[in-house]
Amino acid sequence: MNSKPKLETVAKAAGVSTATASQVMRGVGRISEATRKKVVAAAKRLHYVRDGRAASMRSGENREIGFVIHQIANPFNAEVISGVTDQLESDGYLVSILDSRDDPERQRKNLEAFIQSSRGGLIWVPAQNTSDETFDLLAANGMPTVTFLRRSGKGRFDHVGIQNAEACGIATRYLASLGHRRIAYLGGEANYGVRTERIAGYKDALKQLGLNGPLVCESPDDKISGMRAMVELHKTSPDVTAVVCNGDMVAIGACSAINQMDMTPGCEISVTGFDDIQDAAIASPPLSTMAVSPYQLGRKLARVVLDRIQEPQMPTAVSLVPAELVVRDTTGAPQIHEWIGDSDSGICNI
Amino acid sequence: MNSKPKLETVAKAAGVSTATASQVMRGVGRISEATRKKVVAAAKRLHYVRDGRAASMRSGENREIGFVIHQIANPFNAEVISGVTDQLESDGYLVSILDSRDDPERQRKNLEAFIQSSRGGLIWVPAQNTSDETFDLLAANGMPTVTFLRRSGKGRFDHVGIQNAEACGIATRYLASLGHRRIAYLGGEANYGVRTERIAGYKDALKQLGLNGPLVCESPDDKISGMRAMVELHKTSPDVTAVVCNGDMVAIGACSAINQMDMTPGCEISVTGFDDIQDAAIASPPLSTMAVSPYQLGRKLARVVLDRIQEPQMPTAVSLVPAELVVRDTTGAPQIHEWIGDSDSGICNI
DNA sequence: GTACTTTGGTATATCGTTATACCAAGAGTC
DNA sequence: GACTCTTGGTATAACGATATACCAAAGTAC
Repeated sequence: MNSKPKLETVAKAAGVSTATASQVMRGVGRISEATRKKVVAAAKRLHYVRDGRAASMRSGENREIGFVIHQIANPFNAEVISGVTDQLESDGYLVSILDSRDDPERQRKNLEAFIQSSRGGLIWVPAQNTSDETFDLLAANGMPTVTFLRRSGKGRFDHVGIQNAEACGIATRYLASLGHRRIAYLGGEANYGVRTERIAGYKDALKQLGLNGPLVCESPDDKISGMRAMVELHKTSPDVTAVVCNGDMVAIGACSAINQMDMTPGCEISVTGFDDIQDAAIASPPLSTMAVSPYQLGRKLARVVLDRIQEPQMPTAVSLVPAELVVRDTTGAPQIHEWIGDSDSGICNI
Repeated sequence: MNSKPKLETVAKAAGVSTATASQVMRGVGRISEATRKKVVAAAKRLHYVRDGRAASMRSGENREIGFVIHQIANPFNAEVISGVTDQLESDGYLVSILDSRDDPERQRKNLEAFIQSSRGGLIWVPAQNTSDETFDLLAANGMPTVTFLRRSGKGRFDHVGIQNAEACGIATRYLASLGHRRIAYLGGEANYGVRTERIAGYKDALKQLGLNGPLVCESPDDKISGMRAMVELHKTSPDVTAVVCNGDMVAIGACSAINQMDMTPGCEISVTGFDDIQDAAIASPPLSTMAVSPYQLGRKLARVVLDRIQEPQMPTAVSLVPAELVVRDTTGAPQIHEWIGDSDSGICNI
């Protein structure tokens, strides 16, 4: 009653051989309608589910794809997961997720688990400070792998990512075009690959525009940290009128801080985010941000990993998708204090 | 170079039999230090990872636990996952997650996948409208299962949940004690088990208190829907001065709506949430809510599933953890319009 | 009637581990 | 010297499904 029924059980119940039962379950081979029905009925009655371990070991096929992500509790990532899942499900695959929490040690165990179970393929956001050895591990075990967001692994794997530098260049130039002259970069922690790329775009834009040297503040990518960092930034550099943020969460936090300091985002200080998570549009005020469609990104990821599974020998490819500026209410021309007279009035001049 | 090395490869490289290599890898049996080192070195050199499918098929052990959840992109659930993961990792297990998105069809595939791979155990938030047959499937395959949040399955499985009715009773009585006489329930969709329990607690409290009959509004459990629902509620029932919400997201949405209608949560209208997600404390104003510790809930879940794995024959158990009232700024005595004179002033009388 | 094809099905080796049983050689005991 | 014990290791049969090869019976061609 509570030990897994096996194919043999089903076959016996239906009065056929395991070979026949197997063929019926897989819908292959030449089987008469009569026996087919007998087997199907027996299987249903016994709640038979085939042992995928044995099946995949023998057939060499595994339709479960692994996704190792650095933070599952992140609306952007959640959307990506949705996209991946939808696309892969429509191709008959399944996506199981492990959360490395950006810890190389835990990540290592996660990846080993996927190798152990011989997952059909792997989508992976490498944790910060992932060792070369970890990449070697995947390569040596021939795992069809796509890295996501963070590029690494010496080109041995396919990669899907975002045009980070370009996007932050766009944001910076847009703020400058509104008249801002002192633009800071806020959020992210040192040595994070993605952030490094974004900051590079920001710096390049500043240089191109001939604006004052870069001003970069670190901060974990969450709301509370964003608030703290914004307060600190305003205290130490009150001349900053625009802030390019590393992510929407930080940006929303920064906006809260601006509100709490009795100013209005988009007036005294302009803020841009990155990602365009759902909360961005309904934040108060709604956040101007660099939008990437995480759902579409997810579908793209799925297609790349499927291609890799089907053609293991293809040369690896990198695709970087662009981000698009979405202007909402947190960006505007800088408020000229001298003209208004009362910088504490909270009145907006746009 | 890219086909998985197997135990045989390692054994040959080390000049021993597969049996010996296996014993070394598992750290069992009597092996001389010299051979042990040879084998370990060979394994490392070849990046050997054992095939868990074969191993678990033979040994009957699987240290990967499955978690089927109804919504992965939910801060509360994410915290639960953290708790589960931490606890299980410390016991040498791993948690892989599938997101059913509350779709019985997808859920069915998810569960079958876990049965197929013979996961060591299963934590499961049953989707709405899960068929009996799905429960039968798990039972028939002898999967060590713990249901979470939503109770079902005719007592065949262990269960961990929340004292929903009690919690909403507490919230309702608290609001009444502040002087509120017209208290509504907001959020959740019809036929959701959890919501039904919560509403029962709310209704019982109203009856006990002799207050006006229940007023219940449906709404999906997200911020935007919460905003809409609150606006609607205020339009149709302007006498409502307090709202017990089905979840924090809805509550935060409701507070936004109250703000937008030029009122202040905790003054004209009081609001309580449910869950105490991270955003609750930093919302503006900070949300009064019924707090459960999702992280602790996760650890509890993990312990229950471990116990079930170790003692498959134990009678099943149900544990319901209490929720605790956390008073922040969205609850207060009802504003008496007549006394203040100007109900549009936005001035709070507490 | 012989040769060939089609139909419907079965026997069995195999996937990569691990559990069990077994064994050879040296060490200790009396 | 005959005996047990210990040490360090190996051979081999499982685990449950599937791919391959094979086969008997019936049909079909000429």
